[in-house]
Amino acid sequence: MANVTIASLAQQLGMSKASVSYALNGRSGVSEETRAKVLSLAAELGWYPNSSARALSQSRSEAVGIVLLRDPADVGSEPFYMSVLAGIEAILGEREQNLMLRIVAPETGAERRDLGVYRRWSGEGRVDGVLLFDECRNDPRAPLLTELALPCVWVGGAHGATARSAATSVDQSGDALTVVEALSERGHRRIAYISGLAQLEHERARSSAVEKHASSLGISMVVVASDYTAADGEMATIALLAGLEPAARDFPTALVYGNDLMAVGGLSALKKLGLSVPEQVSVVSWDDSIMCQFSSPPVAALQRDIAELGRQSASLLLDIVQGHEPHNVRMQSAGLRQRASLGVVRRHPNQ
Amino acid sequence: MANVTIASLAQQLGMSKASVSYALNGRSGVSEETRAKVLSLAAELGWYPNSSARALSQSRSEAVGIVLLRDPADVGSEPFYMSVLAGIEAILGEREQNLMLRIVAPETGAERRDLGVYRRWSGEGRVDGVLLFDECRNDPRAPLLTELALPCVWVGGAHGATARSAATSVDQSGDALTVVEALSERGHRRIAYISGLAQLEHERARSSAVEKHASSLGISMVVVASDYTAADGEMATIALLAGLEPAARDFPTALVYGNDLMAVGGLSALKKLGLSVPEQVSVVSWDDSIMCQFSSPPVAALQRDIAELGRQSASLLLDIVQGHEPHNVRMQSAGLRQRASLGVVRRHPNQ
DNA sequence: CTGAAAGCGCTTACAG
DNA sequence: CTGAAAGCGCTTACAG
Repeated sequence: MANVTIASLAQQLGMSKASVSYALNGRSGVSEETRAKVLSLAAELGWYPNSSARALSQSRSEAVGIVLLRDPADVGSEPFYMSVLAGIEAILGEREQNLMLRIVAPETGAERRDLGVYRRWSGEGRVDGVLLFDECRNDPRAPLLTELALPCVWVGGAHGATARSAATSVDQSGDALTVVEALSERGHRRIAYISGLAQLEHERARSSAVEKHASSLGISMVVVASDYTAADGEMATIALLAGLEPAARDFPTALVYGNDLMAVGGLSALKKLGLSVPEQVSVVSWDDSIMCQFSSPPVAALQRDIAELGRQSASLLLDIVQGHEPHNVRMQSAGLRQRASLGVVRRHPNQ
Repeated sequence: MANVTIASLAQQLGMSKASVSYALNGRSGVSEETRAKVLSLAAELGWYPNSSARALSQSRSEAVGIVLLRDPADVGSEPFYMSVLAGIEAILGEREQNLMLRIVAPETGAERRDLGVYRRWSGEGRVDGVLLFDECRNDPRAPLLTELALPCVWVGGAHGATARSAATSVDQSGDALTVVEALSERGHRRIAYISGLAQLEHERARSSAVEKHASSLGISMVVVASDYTAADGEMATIALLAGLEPAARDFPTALVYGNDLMAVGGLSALKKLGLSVPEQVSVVSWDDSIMCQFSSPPVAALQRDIAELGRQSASLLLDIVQGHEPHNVRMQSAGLRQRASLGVVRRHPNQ
């Protein structure tokens, strides 16, 4: 009736708890014969190590944490998070680690509400490390996690490795080049980048990378800040193009969106503005997803391997937790998935 | 340097550990003066209860678990899961409980791989209860969780309450009626329901509810099984309509899809078949999401409150964990969000 | 190769 | 109202 524990196994086998523990953990100190007996009884009785007891004596929780600072109403519509979680989970599952997830709404104005969660998790010893998303300029999490000495990995971040932290950095420049070259080859000479939240490090990196490659290819560009939602992507697009004549020199013939949601919002805006895609405007998304595939027209997108980003990040974090020297990991740059939204510019007579 | 514990607080205050513990946990047995002193020092030193120690002595992990049995490659594209997780998290956060998440790919053929996770979590004492998704016919989790005596809630399930389990049941019949009436009012007399995975309990309930209401309103219907993916929703639609003449009597003038992904897949199929929406075929989705809003045309959908389903489920589970009598909770039926995909049937001369 | 013992940080009867 | 003690289930030096 009572739960099966190491003590109960030891008693039934007439041995000490220590020997049973050694046998169960595959450590030296017991004969192979003894070990086999222990393992067989444990399997028979369905023994599992009590995770709290083990965590208490080892100061290891065997769990890593993720705090998503995102409006719960929005988070459902962003394929990115679930995809990266799936990748993370694949590694954690393999290595018998667990994922602790928290979703908190961003406080309007006040201090970020996620910070308290890291503090608490660390204080409670509930996680061995955390995966960090959406690194921003002067991110308050960086000093906090250093103070807490909690291992962490900046997923897709630009942060340098420290004693207990590292980053999986995405090749923003390579990705930007892929996009800009594709546009250049198709005759685009003026483009717009509709970015996600401007305070995010990776958006700054992308904007400047797009700018750099565009200018070196003789393409002029404009950057507009949006917020990764479809609704705002739509509004930003309308604001950008309102009042511009498609035939004008400064009319952007291609719109590059920071994610799939803004891209579909953009398509909707273009429809309302009576602009045809790709005949008058081409559209490219930085993230691919089902939305890009099934929108009309389907949207060309960078084929970033989001699940792989999750896998690499989780793997890196577990290494740091286990005491390995932190080192940043660079993700490969992505190819472009061509779809109907990306077209060739027809030269205007006046050019 | 060392971590701040109850023992260290007691020492600094010159009191026993027991008194400190009572003070910290708001229990009787200490004077208010003592309590205030303890609390103030604890706050100053940043004390947090070690979760493992607390869990070990209380046999409570303060965490609930979710196992998603889903292909990791697909899970990112399903807004449903992230939305329900956000709702669940809102309650867990309020009540200082934690969420343990695992995503496992369905084994092809062999035993379901999620079962071992429940076994392990239970044996390790890692979670106090679990939330179950996608209840299917003769679900093997039901006997397993009873055997483990692990509290659980069937999210959107039809399962009856037992000693340690309950369900948040969705009013499938009410939802079906909403859809069917909307179609009936618009003159539809033959419809098709493209369902999700046929082995799921809630899909069986929906199909039969749609059938019941349709027949009582003099509408004939056909059910086609798909699998919740956009790709298969597209294929199923093509298979359903291939060879049918739009003017024929048995041509369904409305297609109802079991979720948003299949609905956008369906739109894509209709475009390929050269059928216009809503002039020739109306489309309705059982789940609403950004995809329905931004597809073209936008897709009418049931406005089910998925986050609320998550909130109710989490709340119910926590009640059961705390020893309350399990009782099923019925979710309200949803209204229909009218959008351009839902149109009126023009009577054919031959009818 | 094995056993007796201390310790991880908490909670909780039980005496005073 | 407070303190000394046992216990939750594990791990890990330390003796034998």
